[in-house]
Amino acid sequence: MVITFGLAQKLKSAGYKLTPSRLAIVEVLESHSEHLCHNQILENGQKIYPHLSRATVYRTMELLVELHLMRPLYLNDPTQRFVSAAGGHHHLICSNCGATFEFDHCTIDQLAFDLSVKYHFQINNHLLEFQGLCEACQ
Amino acid sequence: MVITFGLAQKLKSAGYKLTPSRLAIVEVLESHSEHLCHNQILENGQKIYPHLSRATVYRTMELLVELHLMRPLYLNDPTQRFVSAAGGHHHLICSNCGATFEFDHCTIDQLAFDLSVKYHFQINNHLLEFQGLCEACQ
DNA sequence: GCTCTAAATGAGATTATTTCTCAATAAGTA
DNA sequence: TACTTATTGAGAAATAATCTCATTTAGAGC
Repeated sequence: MVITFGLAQKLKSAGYKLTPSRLAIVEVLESHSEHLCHNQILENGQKIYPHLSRATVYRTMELLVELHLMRPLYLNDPTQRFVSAAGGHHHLICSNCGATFEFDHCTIDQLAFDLSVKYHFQINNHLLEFQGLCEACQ
Repeated sequence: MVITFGLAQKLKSAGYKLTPSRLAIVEVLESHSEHLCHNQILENGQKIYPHLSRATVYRTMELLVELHLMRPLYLNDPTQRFVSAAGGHHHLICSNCGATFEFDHCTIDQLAFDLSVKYHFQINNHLLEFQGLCEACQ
């Protein structure tokens, strides 16, 4: 049910305590494939651990971003959302209805390599978003 | 000096009035290649038109996004920024210092085409961000 | 150029979001 | 089990975003 990608272990091995708040947040992140915003993380986290506070959600997300475990992201509204920082992210975003599709086929590894050489930049992950119109909105 | 990409004309032909506020905002957007946030647009816009108000900046940016002339974007902090929606955007973002580099070499047109066929999605533009470490931070 | 009208504006109020503070709590170590 | 220090919750404070409404003005028509 929960597709863990090991955030808890990574927090722990980075020297952070595994508190109920953090475990609740991590469980929410790992059990939702959508791109969650702070509010959604708080609301879902409180289902697991009712005492969870907003401040802790902000603090924990800040921590996870700092550790490069999650990354912030905009979709079609001005709300900050989060996705796993592991691997690349690939979205098709409809400019009209805001629908977001993910695709896994991604062939930019060669480009990544070329850029890393050209700019002496160590590339760890990427975000590729195509914007346009989905079938329904065309 | 000003590399116009014709925002004013596009606003006009979409039926919107060309007010001093809007012209100031558009001039700021067209003369800065960086990714500006609301505050920066306001401050720079007030140098051109001192009466420019914050509300008008928010309203105008919302309008430009709605018309798909600009697009909102996150970089390394929680501030909403804007880039031209025309063409693709390509960034190398350093996870450590937040430095952002742009690159123009972009070879994902074939991928875009494949995806448009596979998902019946009409692709208008794209955003490609690589995250990692810049030379100085490695 | 002048008049008219609806769109647009500015200023500040309101609301929402994010960050901060600090006393209380509890995770993990010994 | 006790201790230490990181972490927390609750609300205050700060910041950001939105809304309201009286006033102004761009642009169309004359």
